[in-house]
Amino acid sequence: MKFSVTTPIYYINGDPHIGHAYASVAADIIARFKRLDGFNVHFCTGTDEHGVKVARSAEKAGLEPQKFCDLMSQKFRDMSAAVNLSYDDFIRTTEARHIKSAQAFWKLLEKDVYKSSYSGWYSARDEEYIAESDLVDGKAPSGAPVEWMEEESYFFRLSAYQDKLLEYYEKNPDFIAPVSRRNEVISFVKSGLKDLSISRSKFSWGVPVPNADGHVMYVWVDALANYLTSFGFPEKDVSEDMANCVHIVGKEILRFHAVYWPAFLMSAGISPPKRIFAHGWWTCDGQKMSKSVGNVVDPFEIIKKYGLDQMRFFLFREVRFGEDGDFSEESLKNRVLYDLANDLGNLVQRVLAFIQKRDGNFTTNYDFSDAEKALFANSRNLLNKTRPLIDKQDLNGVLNAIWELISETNKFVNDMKPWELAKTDVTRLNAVLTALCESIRSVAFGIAPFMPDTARKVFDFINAEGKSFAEIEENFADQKLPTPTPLFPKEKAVL
RNA sequence: CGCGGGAUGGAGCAGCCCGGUAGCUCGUCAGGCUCAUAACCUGAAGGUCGGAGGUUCAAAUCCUCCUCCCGCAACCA
Repeated sequence: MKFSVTTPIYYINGDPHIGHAYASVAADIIARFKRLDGFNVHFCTGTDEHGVKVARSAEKAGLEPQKFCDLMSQKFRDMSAAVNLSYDDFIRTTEARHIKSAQAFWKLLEKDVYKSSYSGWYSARDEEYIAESDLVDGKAPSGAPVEWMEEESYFFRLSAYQDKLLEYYEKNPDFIAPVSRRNEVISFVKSGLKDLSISRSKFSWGVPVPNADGHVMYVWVDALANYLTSFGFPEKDVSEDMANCVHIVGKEILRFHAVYWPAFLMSAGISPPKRIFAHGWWTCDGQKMSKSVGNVVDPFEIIKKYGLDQMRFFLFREVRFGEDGDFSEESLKNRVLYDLANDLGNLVQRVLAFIQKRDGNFTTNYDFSDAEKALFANSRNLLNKTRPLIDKQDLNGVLNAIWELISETNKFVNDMKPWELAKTDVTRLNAVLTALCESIRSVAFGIAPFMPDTARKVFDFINAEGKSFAEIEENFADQKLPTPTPLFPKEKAVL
């Protein structure tokens, strides 16, 4: 079964921050889960490199645009590596394969494209049009003067897709998530769609419009087409890939993905994506992240200070995916200390160190009493609970389900008192330890998409492959287990 | 009258659609256990569910009005 997931392609106007890492890790978690679940996964990410803002930034930096892009794109590639993304493709919109793809895509839209002129209030200093509603005392928000300008432009007949889009949303209630965002989009489309200007002639840093000298594509036509490029368009028929594709996007770019994109695709005769999920934003210590305030969270620093898996975990444990959240080192520390070190780390340690202390030989006994049966059933059932949650992108819900099992397992240890059974009833003890290892294995598979490195350690502790969810159905064999070491040593966690 | 979401113990949230002992995580306090990373388990304190009115035997939950907060309101990559 095919499945694909995408991050947005990041606009390289600034350095990567925690918001980029967030979207990337979300997509990575979903990709890893699906791979473990036996799907043939395509996971792509990349950078968006055209547009006047990039051209201007390059100029400011005193670099040729392409040189500037190479430099900035590399930073995002570095971030992808730093957060351990298992991407299959990293796409840059300045690559030849993409320019070819974007131009081929443009040609498929041509029946809905016409030439006209675009007019509006233009701020020469900002080099951009300012919407009437954004004018402040007749000036741009930056304070720059504006003048009424008119330029020749190609338009996409978006207005013709209003009803088709509404009908599509209606027939595919899961197309846009979360529901509150879906309602916003529907409300927006219902308010009426105007045709969209999709070419620019005031600057040249973009994909040239085929057969139209002096015009480059509006960056969103160019940027959205990246998904097609990654699937091998135009050489390959990409409809099946698109139909099984989930786009993870930030709420600020939802409209482009939920309105323009499906309209373009309908026009081009390509299937719209399976789903578009809009994630929320992080504030920092209750404040909006901004360069001027100086509270932009740098993922590289967080990883260095607290660890990669710790950060990946925190982002999805702390807040329900889709809502806004607040990032603070305080809450990160608490999550690492309580959820990871105390609950998860200590559980693994107390069970496996116990086995180790008794010579390390793990003798299974699947002849369970009711207590072990209950834990065993819940362990093997974890995947059945998390699978539908992943398909809803409820990553926080997945972690909640895993931590319910961890909590139940810790309680089970307290109740069964294996240290007493060791003296009184070794047969029973083996059944208890077998149930415990079953639970630990399920937990390891549960956290694997979120914390791949940590999961690997746990798999090694219990001699598990950890390659496929199918392994969960196999009974353990009697074996010698290696010596475990604490997963999240406290000295590190507390700092 | 532009559309929509929210206001629940110290903090962050669930419950509201389909009215009937207000639940979860963290924090606080007390107890248990000793396998484990001073970890784990149990219990308690703490809320008249933004305000006012209404419907009802009964409202956090339904209706009306008010106050406050937050999204969206198109070319923003």
